[in-house]
Amino acid sequence: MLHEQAFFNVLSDETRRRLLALILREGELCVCELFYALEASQPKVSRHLAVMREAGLLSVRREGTWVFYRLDARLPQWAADILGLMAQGGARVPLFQRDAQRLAVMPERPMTCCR
Amino acid sequence: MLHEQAFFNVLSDETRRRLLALILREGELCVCELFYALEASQPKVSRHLAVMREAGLLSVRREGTWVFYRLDARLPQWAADILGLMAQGGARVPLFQRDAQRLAVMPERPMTCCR
DNA sequence: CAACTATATGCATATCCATATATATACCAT
DNA sequence: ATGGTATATATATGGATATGCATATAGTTG
Repeated sequence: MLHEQAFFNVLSDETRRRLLALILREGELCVCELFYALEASQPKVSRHLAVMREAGLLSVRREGTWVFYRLDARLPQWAADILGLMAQGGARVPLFQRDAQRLAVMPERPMTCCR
Repeated sequence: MLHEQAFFNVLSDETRRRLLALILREGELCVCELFYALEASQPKVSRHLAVMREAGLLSVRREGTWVFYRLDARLPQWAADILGLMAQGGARVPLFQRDAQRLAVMPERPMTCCR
């Protein structure tokens, strides 16, 4: 379940906003794709994902050694709407696009054949 | 002008969300009304208002000794939309209503005659 | 000028939080 | 079992920030 204080805490960090924007755009991504796209360290990304999972924003699916994150389907409408506005509005869109572009050129992405 | 990092920083604090919800509801409020409604100290509220003013969310109008705060008219649409969703969605609405109720019973509010 | 009110700010402190590094866990293959 | 890959976590640390208390500023009135 979503905790409102935790929800807005999540949005206050730029790394988490970048991760959310990517996941929103792609639907589902694994940790390796996320920290590759952001050019960040694996522990850093993993920790931020844990924060968002515990806050109720993300849900997890394990497939072999890979762990895939997506938006939690139980997210209230108002929260999902805020995430959409966050990802599409304002001056930070270029940064998000840069992340998406880097993800697009990532070699050996998992599951790319089946999606 | 609005700084995006500062914008989401603003939303991560519950006191600031309460202040924003009240201002959104009433249009314009002075500092004394705000810290009365929230039952918070005057320096605390003044500090938070300064943060929001410097972030580009609020604009200020002075009238005698009173200082009135309102939403900055230059706020981008996506930011205003997020504020609206924040103020109306979810489990924190009762808290906001409590603040509004307390404001409604405040004695000797400034300018109540002309609004 | 002085006194009063409303608001802002300086300072000290405590707490939270993001990050780096290192290490642990989980899963798969051989 | 061993080795390899993907992910999570433990610990330490520096930095940001919310808050209380005291004080300063700005405006009004006498």
